[in-house]
Parts: sequence; structure tokens; C-alpha cells
Amino acid sequence: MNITRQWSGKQQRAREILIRLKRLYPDATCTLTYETPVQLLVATILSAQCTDERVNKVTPELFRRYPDASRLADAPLEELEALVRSTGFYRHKAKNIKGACQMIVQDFGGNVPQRMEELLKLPGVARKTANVVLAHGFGINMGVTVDTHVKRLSDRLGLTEHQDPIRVERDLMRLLPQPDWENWSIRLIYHGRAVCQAKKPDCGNCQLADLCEFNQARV
DNA sequence: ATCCCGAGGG
DNA sequence: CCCTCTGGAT
Repeated sequence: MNITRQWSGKQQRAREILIRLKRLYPDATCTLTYETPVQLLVATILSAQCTDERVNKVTPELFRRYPDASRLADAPLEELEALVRSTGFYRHKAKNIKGACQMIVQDFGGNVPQRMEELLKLPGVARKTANVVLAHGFGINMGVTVDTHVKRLSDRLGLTEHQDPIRVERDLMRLLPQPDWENWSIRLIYHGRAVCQAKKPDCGNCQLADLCEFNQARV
């Protein structure tokens, strides 16, 4: 059994999957609403364990009252908590938004840093959030965004053996050309929401079924 | 491994 | 009731 040949097979499968996903979701983009990189960062922090649709219900009022990093940094914590409450984890999220914006003002001149290493210093920001901000805010592909959908679908498709999001990301970075890293994530998220849902994957209507280990095992 | 946490679906 | 939603810190 040749390991290299197996890996190469995965690489080809990943590319074919992406071709189909691009055909299926040609206009897939980030579904968070924001005007600036700071607002994208805040919206992405809020999106943890929460639908984008719900995030988009609280951010208009949040950004109307506190439109930039400076205002968010000075906002009363209780106000922020009340505004983001319905997204869940609201104490953590409010504290992290305020803390991240304080650091942006004090250490980065009021602008969201464009380097992975610096983004990871912000409270409440790890690789998933940093990848989203870099890709959609600045057009920089430093990694593959691995959220709950990307992790679940990559696992079901048989493209990673790992559960740790960092290792899943490393596997995907090896399987895909860098310019497609965010194309992969955004379309797996669409497909995860529409077809390959956590509790009821609709394999009968899935355009990827013939390329999917999960479906093959089911049949 | 565990905790944080609300809202919606089944 | 249980599970899930573009996770991160302890």
C-alpha cells in the first residue's frame, strides 16, 4: 500500500470536489454583513457557535452605536453584552470584542493587523477567526478556515483523519492550492448548511455523493 | 476535557 | 428533551 499514491488520490478528489462546488455555488461569499475590517473581525467573533443570520441581526445596531475600534474599545461592557446577547456566549464575546479593540487601538494604530501572528494576539481570536479576517478583509490566504461545517464535511468526505481543527487545516492546506483555500471553506460552509447538515445529511441530493467516503459507507 | 450560552429545529 | 450553529480560553 503506497501512502504517496493514497495522498495523491485525495488531492485529485479534493480538486474534483471543489470544481463541483464552484459550479454549485458560483457566487458564494462571506454572509456576514460589515463595512470595515474591524466590523468583519467583530462579526466573526460573534459568529462562534451561532448562525451568520443571527449575527446579522445584532450587528447593525452594534455598529450604529459603536462604528469603529476606538468606540468599541471605550464602550461599556454591559452595553456590549446586552447588544450581542442573542448570539450566545455573550459575556465572552463582549469582553473579547472590547479587549481586541483596545489592543487594536493601543498596539496597532486603530487598524486590524494584517499578519497572522499579530491577529492571534487579539483576545478571542484563533486561527479560524484570523483566517476569515485575512481572506475576506484583506484578500490574504494564510490558511484554510476550519469551522464546524468545514471540519464535518472534510471528515465525511474522507479528506482528513483528524479531529483537531489545526490538523484538519494542515491536511487541507496540503490537498489544495493556496488560491483555493478560502474558496474551499466558503463553499463547504454553503454545502454544509444546504445539503450536508450535521444531523440529516441529504446524500440522495448531494452532488458529491460519488466522491464521498461517508456516502460510500452508507450505501 | 470542560466551560461558556442563546435561539431555533426536531 | 436533545442537538446544532462559520470557536476560543482555561
